[in-house]
Amino acid sequence: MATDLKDTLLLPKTAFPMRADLVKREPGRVAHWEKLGLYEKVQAKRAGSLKGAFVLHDGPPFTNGDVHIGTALNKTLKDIVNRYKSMRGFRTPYVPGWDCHGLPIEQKVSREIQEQKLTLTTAELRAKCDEFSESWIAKQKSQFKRIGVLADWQNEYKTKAPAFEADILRTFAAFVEQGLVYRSKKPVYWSIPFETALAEAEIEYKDHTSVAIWVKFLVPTAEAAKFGLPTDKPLFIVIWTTTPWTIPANLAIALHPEVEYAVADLGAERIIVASALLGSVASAAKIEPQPSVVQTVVGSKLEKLSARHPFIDRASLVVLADYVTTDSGTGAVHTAPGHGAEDYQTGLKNGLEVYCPVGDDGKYLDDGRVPADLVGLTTLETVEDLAAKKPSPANLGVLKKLAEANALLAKAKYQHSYPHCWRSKTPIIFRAVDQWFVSLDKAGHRQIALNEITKIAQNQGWIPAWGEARIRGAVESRPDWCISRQRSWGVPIIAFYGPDKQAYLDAGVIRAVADKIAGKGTNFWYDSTAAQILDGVKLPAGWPAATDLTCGRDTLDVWIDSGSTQAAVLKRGQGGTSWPADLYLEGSDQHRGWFQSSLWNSVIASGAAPYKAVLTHGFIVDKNRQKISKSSTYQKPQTAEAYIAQHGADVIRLWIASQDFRDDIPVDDEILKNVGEAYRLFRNTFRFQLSNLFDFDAAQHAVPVAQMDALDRWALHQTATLIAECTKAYDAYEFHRVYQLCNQFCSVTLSAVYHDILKDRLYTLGAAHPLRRSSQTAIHHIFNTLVRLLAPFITFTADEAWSYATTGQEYCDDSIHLQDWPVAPAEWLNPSLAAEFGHLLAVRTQVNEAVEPNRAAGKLGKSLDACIAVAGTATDPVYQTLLRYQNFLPELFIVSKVTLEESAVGMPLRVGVRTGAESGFTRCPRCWRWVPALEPSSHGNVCPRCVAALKS
RNA sequence: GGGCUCAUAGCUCAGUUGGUUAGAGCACGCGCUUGAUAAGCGCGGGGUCGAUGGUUCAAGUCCAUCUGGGCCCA
Repeated sequence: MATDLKDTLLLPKTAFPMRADLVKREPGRVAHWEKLGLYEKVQAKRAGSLKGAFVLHDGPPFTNGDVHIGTALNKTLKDIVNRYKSMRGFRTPYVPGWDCHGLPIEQKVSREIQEQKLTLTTAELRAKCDEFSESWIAKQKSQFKRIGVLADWQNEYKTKAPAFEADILRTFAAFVEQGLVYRSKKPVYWSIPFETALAEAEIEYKDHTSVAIWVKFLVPTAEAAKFGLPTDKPLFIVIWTTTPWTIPANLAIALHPEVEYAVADLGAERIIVASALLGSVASAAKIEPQPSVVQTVVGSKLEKLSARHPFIDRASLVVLADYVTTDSGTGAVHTAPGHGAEDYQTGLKNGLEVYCPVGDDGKYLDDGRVPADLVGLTTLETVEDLAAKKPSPANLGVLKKLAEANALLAKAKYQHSYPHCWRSKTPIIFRAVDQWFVSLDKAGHRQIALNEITKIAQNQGWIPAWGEARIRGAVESRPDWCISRQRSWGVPIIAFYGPDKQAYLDAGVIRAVADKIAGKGTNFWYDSTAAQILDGVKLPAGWPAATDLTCGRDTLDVWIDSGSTQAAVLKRGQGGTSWPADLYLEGSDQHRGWFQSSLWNSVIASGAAPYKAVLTHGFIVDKNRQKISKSSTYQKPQTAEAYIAQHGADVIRLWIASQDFRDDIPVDDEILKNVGEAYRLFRNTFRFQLSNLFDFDAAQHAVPVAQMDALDRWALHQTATLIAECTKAYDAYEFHRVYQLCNQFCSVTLSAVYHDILKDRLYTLGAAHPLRRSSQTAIHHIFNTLVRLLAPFITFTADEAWSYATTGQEYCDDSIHLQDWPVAPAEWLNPSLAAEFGHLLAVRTQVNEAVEPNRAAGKLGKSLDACIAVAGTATDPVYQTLLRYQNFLPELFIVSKVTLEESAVGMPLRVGVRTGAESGFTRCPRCWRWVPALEPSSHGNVCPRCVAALKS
């Protein structure tokens, strides 16, 4: 009998599975979308959009490994934006890119080659790098697709593609044309055995025993007098260094502006060192007793004092620098702008020459300035020297010169960590070599860039707003841009060298060569002679004959590559894009990186910023908000694949959406577990709705809003509000708000209230009962709203649910991602009804609270077993609302009966509970409500309402 | 060391121009249901709003300092 009755109910039915099985099922949908040409379909659908295009320009990931979870985060955010904008009606061309050139790839390939003991030409090495990069492009592409990224993979851009490389060179030509490119020296790490510049990553720090020396620099009497220093005895500033070989390149002595310096008396002479270090200097020089201090002076007072080099006839200028410390040494820092990064900066600031008297082979040059007895001595310490702890010939030579000049106050062995060449294992030297620079101020580009930053800010284009300060700081403080690298895997700088080693650079020539490279690729540069390269190119006046030229071997800084994407992709309208982009979206490290390089390139070449808005996200951290690399608990690989394999792409995407990504983004099992719960909530919500629409055809059964039941109209009002709030949040890129809003909507508005109340109607009324059809209409609308609101996040599940909703099948051609953003008809909004429901739901909470003790006491189980009496005062608006909705209250509270009683003025609303049995009622075996009496039906005795339902 | 930035329940997030006992979802605990069932419902516990000091009749909200994270520099 009971099962028989159950069969008369309209219980939910759907093929949409409760279990997501994302890991297993998602790849099928990726393949389905691919087969469908979903990206192209989406583009075609918006082709003639009145709203126009929304161009999100993709920052290219580096192609040297699996997609990291952080990269997946970035790409997913972009995908969410694109899918949202597309549903809003924008055409959203999305051309993905790959950053291919650069040291990490070259280094990895070089190491492999070295392990295999191969010797390759530059062109061969470059071919291997190309292959390496290409293999990762293929892998990353499938990994991006796996996480649901929809993109124009047919039109992807690669910075290593010949056409792209040609555009990089054309950008470079624009720099040259404007006269911004100049040649100057800059210190680099230098491997003497390989006669090559090294990158930070090619350096290994090892213990090294150096010779530390304390060197006296004479302060001429006239200078002493000028700076108010005592003149009655010879006076010296004492510096300290662990690289004696750099003394011939000394041009300055740096003091800290705020540190106090002492003029100390040694008897026959006086020295100047930081007061705090006088004791340690004296003990190093074995001076006893402690020298007396004649005078003290703060560093800033000695600026521009002109001391003398100990053995070369020239000045060594006192300059000021904040990095000077009194931790060790003398507080007076030997400064050789050609041999140190800080020295170089200080040199630039003070107009010093970037002087480097050391050649490619590590030997002192005969430049007419290096003393004859030092010329030819090498700064190299061979592996054998290192084993014997023997200083380099250059170091020994300098020590001798200093001793002869009586300038060596003291010397000592000094053990410290020192950079070594990873291949030759010998200490590197820091050495200035010729580089190409771009002047950022010569033609006022810095000011233009800053103005563009301001303009973007005025349009609220920096998101979050503090991005403006970051990029402004980077642009303001950026020195002239050093664009040359002594590398192989990059775009060659199209410069030629004459027999006299003079460099020749010309915009027209670069463009002509770029045209050739567009067809032949940059290996052309490495495979050919200058004469071949310049064949047919008209050389500018004053150039030597092509046959007398050789090709430069420097490559362009990879930031020129990436900064050129806006020109190579957007300016060319690749894949339907356009310049400037509506949005750049990258991690906040790119304010100084890609956002800046793109801005400079674009400002120099086109006079304006390449983007209208720049959105940034933070970095992934662990549960303790520490960067993951620091985390000891996270040893598992941080690849997107690993995460997807465990949770599925939709859960990972939902996690990304759930986080306020402007800040750091924590990830750990608990967080993902929570997101998994939310995912299930969304999925079950879809499933409940779908399953209760099994016999509903909107075209046939939909009820006009005006005729809908109050509860359903309330639900539509809530839905309209949800649309408005979610849309606002999406527009502000605050996806986590959408997540929270939808989460609460599903769990509270729907699950705990609306859906729970609806079950009785949907299951027990006749199929075509107006109330049931009213509710189904609402559910239909709500589903269609919710599935769209969530489609950008859980792309797979939304498409799946949509497919079941529209076709009853797992897959369909008219994907959710081809649908429009939901718009709530004006009639959905019903604030007065919402206010009334505010009252009703507050009482509902009170009812629940009152029912609970009865449940605990075992008097009843489900709320339907209860009959409720509510007592309120006639003047109470809440009570008045109850009166208006009296007939609806049992349904709303999910109880069997509600009686209203008027109580005395001033009394709070009270709720009384009795069980159905206590009320003398009988339980209907079909709908489980307690009613005064049952009536006979085809299926035995049931309540009158069920009798009617069974007849229908 | 410098620039920018973040800090509210176990987790993810709300908290309008400073104004009643700081909210939500999840998680947790205790029940109910078995007609969304590897589901659903109800009730409940839980926060000195990073710390300290200040402004104010009133501070999570304003100011200062500090602590601890993050990104970028040095």
